[in-house]
Amino acid sequence: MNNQAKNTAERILDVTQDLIQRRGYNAISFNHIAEKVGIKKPSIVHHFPGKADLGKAVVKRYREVFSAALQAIAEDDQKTAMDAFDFYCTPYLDYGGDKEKICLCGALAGEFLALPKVMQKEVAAFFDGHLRWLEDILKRGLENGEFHFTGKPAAMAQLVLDTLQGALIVKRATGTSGHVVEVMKTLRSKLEKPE
Amino acid sequence: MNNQAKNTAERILDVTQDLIQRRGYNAISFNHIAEKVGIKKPSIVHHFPGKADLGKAVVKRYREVFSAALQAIAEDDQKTAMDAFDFYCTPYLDYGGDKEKICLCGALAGEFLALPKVMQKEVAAFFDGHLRWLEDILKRGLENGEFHFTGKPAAMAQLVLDTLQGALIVKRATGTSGHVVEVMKTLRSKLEKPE
DNA sequence: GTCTATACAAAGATAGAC
DNA sequence: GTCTATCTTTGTATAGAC
Repeated sequence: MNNQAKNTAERILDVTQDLIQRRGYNAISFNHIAEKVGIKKPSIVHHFPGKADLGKAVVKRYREVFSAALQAIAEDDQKTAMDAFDFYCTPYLDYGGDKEKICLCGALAGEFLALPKVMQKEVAAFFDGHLRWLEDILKRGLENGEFHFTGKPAAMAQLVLDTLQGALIVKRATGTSGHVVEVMKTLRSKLEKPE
Repeated sequence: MNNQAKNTAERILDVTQDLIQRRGYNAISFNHIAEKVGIKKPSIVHHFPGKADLGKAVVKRYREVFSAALQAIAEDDQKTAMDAFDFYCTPYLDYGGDKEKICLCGALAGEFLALPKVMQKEVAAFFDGHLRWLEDILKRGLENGEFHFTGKPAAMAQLVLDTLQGALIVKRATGTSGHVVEVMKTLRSKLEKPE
């Protein structure tokens, strides 16, 4: 399904998500969004009554798409814990290869207190869900002998999430291509080998 | 030296830095700053001709204060590599204990492309400098037997910086007290023990 | 569902009095 | 060095025609 085949509401969500990942929430406006979608300002308001509603809808969709994919791979018996871990890394690798983009929720977390409450809730739920999922995968890999790290799976889950989120914001600021791939290899080695 | 003893320019810098660490750059205005300093909007303009000038001055000061402290401990022969590492962690620990604050440059990196060019340069220089300093300390600790990690010091420096920056943005969004302390212990254990 | 027109507030910035 | 007053632009949001 290409972009033109989508309905207006979806195209607004796509453009808004892209703009937030590049510039943040408080730096963009209905005008920026409307121009990229190819409509006028009030048409956005017709689909989303306010900027906070639009922002919330963007994060909610992002969170749910992630959530469904993570749940699917966690429930797939064919997949190893390392398969799941590598799958988790793919979006970070994608954004890592883009000079301008970072994780949607990483961008929003940087201006967290300047976000509408409804958006704060979504962003918090995103991170909470990822931490729980990572903990589960790491615990499984530790128990079945795939992983060999010391310390609790919960602590390792924090390390993984924090590192990947941090890697994206640092790579964009420093303009270092390969920064995310590099740190991901380091991270992976801490999971595989015993200390 | 208390706040009232400082001159106006310094008080403006203090308030602006604090506001950026809480809310980001694009979400704050001369009015917010003026109100907290206890002056009026045009008085700020007298000291800093534009918002970009003020923003640049804030990051420059932050970067230079950090830089001087890091250089001092790196040149102190009495300090071990682990002393230096722990010293590096202290500001992150301080912000970690605050529900609202993150690193100034971490906040700005989240809205990097929506910053004035002069500010982007300062933020990039901050991260570049920290990566070089960390690599130097880690290399030294590895050579003198204090540290026992595998992989290049440069890769480990990335891991440290990314993790600490990510930990701050994640802890604020999730409201998890202890998140930063916890991940820092994990990080420390990866330096100390051989894999 | 999309548009033009408009209301209203807040932003950065300037001029000039004190 | 600080202020009042003002300018200009841009922001979110609304009303109502098509």
